Amino acid sequence: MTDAVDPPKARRPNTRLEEVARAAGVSKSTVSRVINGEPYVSSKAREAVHQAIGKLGYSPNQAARTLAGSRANCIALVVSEQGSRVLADPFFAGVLRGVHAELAGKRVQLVLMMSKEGDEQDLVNYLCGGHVDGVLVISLHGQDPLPRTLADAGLPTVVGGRPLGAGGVPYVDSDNFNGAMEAARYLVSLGRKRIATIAGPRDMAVGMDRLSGWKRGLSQARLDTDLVAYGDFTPESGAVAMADLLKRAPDLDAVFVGADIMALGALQTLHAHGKRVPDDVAVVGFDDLMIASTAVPPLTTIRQDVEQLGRTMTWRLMAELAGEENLPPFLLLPTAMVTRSSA
Amino acid sequence: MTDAVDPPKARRPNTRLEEVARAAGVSKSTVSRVINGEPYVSSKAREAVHQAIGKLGYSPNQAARTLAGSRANCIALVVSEQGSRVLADPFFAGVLRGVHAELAGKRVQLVLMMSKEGDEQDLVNYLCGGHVDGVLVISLHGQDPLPRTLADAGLPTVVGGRPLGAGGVPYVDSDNFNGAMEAARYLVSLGRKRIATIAGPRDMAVGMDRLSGWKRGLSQARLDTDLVAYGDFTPESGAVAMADLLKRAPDLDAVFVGADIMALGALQTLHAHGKRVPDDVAVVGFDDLMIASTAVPPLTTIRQDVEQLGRTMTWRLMAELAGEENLPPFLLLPTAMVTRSSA
DNA sequence: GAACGTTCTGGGAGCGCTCCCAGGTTTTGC
DNA sequence: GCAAAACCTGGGAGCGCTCCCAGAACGTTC
Repeated sequence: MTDAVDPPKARRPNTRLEEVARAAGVSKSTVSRVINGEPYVSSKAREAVHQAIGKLGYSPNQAARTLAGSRANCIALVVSEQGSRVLADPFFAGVLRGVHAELAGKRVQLVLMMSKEGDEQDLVNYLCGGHVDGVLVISLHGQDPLPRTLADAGLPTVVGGRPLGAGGVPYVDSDNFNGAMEAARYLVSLGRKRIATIAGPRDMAVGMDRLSGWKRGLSQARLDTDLVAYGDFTPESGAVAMADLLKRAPDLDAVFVGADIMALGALQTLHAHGKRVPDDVAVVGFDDLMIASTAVPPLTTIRQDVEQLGRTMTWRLMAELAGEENLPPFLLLPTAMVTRSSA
Repeated sequence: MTDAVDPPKARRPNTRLEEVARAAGVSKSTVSRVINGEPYVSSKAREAVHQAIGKLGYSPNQAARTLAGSRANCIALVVSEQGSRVLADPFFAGVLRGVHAELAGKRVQLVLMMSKEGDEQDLVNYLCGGHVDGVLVISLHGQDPLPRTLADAGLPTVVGGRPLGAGGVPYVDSDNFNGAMEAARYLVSLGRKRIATIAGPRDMAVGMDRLSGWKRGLSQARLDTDLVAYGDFTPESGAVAMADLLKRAPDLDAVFVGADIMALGALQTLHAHGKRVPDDVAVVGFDDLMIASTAVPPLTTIRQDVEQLGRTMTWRLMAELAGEENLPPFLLLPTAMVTRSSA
């Protein structure tokens, strides 16, 4: 093998800031000021620089900016691997879209990282290594110490979804409690008397908050709150939980399912047991994923705006990076009831 | 407001390569060699450096590496905004998972970019600016010139899903044609005679390839291929298309829907028209999203492994970056039929 | 033992930017 | 009118690394 090819590299005839400066007839410093939108640049110089940039198709070298400056112009979105699987795709994709929407126009890149089993230390090293300015963390399970660790290391961090174990780290979440309470109240208002719930896993705040809301809604109406089953945000677990509830209380006439995905499974079980929805059993879900409207029957559910969640997390983080003070320690996003046919 | 707080910055007491060198009693060069796995380092020195790195919790500054070296250790995943909406979330999330899985262990970061209306030029500037070593592009509509532009600029690029307008740019795709043909043949084997299809948009290869496969499958059985309706990968469009087909051919006894998401809508329309599935009309989808198994009835469909798609794209790109030669210009991933209740 | 490899090592020039400093040119204040 | 402030500009050090170059230490060969 003669391997006579020379490596097809030949990158790098990239316009540099200096060339822009020359073309605009100003100094590097001035170009830098224009790029960074600093004051104290004459409009004439600014104009000349913009022209030169346009003509040369200049794009600043991020690596150099990061190295020289103090900012990386880059934030990380960290997803716990396990979580991304469990919380399922639509949630993640929605958040991502929101993050991106909020970042649009700002010259900030998004790097995606998934935390895996063994490499937490690597992850922390990397994140705290000045490669990113701030971190967005989603999909926390249990008492994940990651946000605390990052925050303690002085890295601005915002968590998506109330973290169970990271007191003090700012977070943004949907108002799961009130959303679930509204669902419960709605079922009560329909005249349902024997109302069950399928809750999410006990080690996730989202599951527990929705469970609490449901309980509050029922107890205010002086109804029993004993019909609780647990799932893990999969259709299968919803089906199993529903079967369990049906066995424990064949007379139940409504169920609030703490996630549309699980509601799908519950619907199948109800169907298999010959229960009509909503006539025999009313079903209310949570999330309002696309599948909610296409379920049979279309699912009445509590809508949470995951895209807004992503936006808000990003806004909160960027505000902190911009040095704003007295930012709220947490933010709760409103939910909305969407009435379809299942209840 | 006295604003007496001094900005809580105080980052940067980060271990630098030089400190590692001092701790290990070697030079910067040697440390660099160890980090980059170069030969010509005595095992003694290598050992000492590893120890020092471990003790100091050193993590190399990527910005500096990128600036000094020629590689950015970073690849971009570009999604056309529109596409991400249309092709819906599960596809994207699956690909992303695959990309990440393939990247695991390699010291390569993933940055995510969405191309928007006006900012294509910005995007191209940025990508060609040496900030990334290579690009993964997904969700192309029509004759998107982006891959061509990037490839012409000498940036290694791999497209996910056969691009319609970017001849010569390497791509990875599911074998949509054969998958669709298998679906058609299956319906034929069930004894169905009047088989329709709901295809994806005409400006996306994925839609056209599946349509072609369906046509081939039917014509081999000498059946008519006139019952074609088009949707846009939304449940609503599936519902509309199904209604249209039903009007044109009330006697149709099977339909191949070019995407599970549209199949959901088709199922609703069939139900509304009093058609039993699969007794009156057999339905086969494509994709095997989670919703396929939870549909009512559970959907028979052609499974494509989007995670594998992401992995393969990444593998192909990394291979190119590693200088491998004679890489295949495109790769087709097998699909698999999943038989459930709808056909 | 001189001449040549082969393996290992350190020094130091930049990569392209930001940001500090020093200095020049206006405007303002009294 | 003249000092002080406000505005604008350019020069240049240095961010933390890679990579080239020169050279040391060790063979191996004639």
